[in-house]
Amino acid sequence: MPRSSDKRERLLRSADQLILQQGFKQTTLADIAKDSEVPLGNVYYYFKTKEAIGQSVIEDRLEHLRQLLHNCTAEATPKARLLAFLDYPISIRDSLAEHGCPLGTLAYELSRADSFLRDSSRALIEEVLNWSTQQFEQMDQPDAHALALQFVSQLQGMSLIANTLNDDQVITDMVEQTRHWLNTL
Amino acid sequence: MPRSSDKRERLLRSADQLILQQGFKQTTLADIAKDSEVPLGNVYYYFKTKEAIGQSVIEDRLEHLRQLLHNCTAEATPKARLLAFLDYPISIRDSLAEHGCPLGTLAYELSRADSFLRDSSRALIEEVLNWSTQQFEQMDQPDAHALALQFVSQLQGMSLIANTLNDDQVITDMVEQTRHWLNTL
DNA sequence: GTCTATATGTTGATAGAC
DNA sequence: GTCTATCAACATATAGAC
Repeated sequence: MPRSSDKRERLLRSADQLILQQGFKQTTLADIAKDSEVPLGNVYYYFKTKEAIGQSVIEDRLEHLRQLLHNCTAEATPKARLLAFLDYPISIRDSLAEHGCPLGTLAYELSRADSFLRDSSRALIEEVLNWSTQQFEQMDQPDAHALALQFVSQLQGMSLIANTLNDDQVITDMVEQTRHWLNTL
Repeated sequence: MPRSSDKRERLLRSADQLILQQGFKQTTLADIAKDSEVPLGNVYYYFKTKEAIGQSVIEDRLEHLRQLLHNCTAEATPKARLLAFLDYPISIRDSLAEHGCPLGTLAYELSRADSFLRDSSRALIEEVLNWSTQQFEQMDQPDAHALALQFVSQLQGMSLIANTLNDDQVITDMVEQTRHWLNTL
């Protein structure tokens, strides 16, 4: 009796991890099949194309991001919410230094890809930008959009540099500076 | 009589442009050969491998960067030098929005590549960081390294966001904010 | 639903004539 | 030095038995 197995989820988990480590283009279906212990030919029962896997990975990351932002929104003040968000890069600083930001690496790679994945990955960055803008607006900042741009730029820039230098101290230092910056507003 | 033709330089120029537009992995030797109007098989007379082309492109970008930093260093004060450097992202903001930063895209892509190109591209980011640190030191800033990290993060982050959103206004806005930040130091 | 075998296309790289 | 033809490896995707 055909039942929904866990293979689809295993494939997605492997794909998510491998794409973080190697990038989308560099990650082959054979890599994903091997890591998730699903035969190569069977992958196509769960995903029509490689792009479909990428699409699902992006959707998963978007869902995870929304959950994170939702949790941060539980804080009492908008400033506390932004500060709470900064706990996340600290908690995954090892991964950020080793593989880069799971949003930024995807967005940067796929921004020049000729695929609908470009628009999907763009939504990841927009989600953070929009949420941040809301927080700055609620702080009665006249130029909330510009501040949100600065906030997210700091985070994306530090991830790129930390990854390039393979140094998680960059994360620690930059988050501390961003915290200080927020507290001066 | 065999003379050194301009084919090598044509190849490098095409490679540089295509790698900026598409990334290193995505750019094929056939792409480069076609764009530079050099037959595919002839490419290997000038470059032993594809990696060798990448290496030369990185070296060219490093040389170009050093020249830019050298020009900025002509300014009278360290603050003026940092402000002068900010003129460059403004001058190429269209390209930054369309293709991303020629240093950051390369460093981010190759940081996870299993190749000596990883170290070469890392040097691009280190060059900017070291120069920036020097300027902040000469401004008698106690934590010049942290400020340089913040400075370069802003620039790399804005390029990633501008490219993702395909919006050069991000460059204009963020550079303006960074100028203001420098003037408050 | 599952899996082996394989088709089909692309890419980095080489052989060898000129 | 130059260029055509082609190899060998790899990648996405499909066919078809079970």
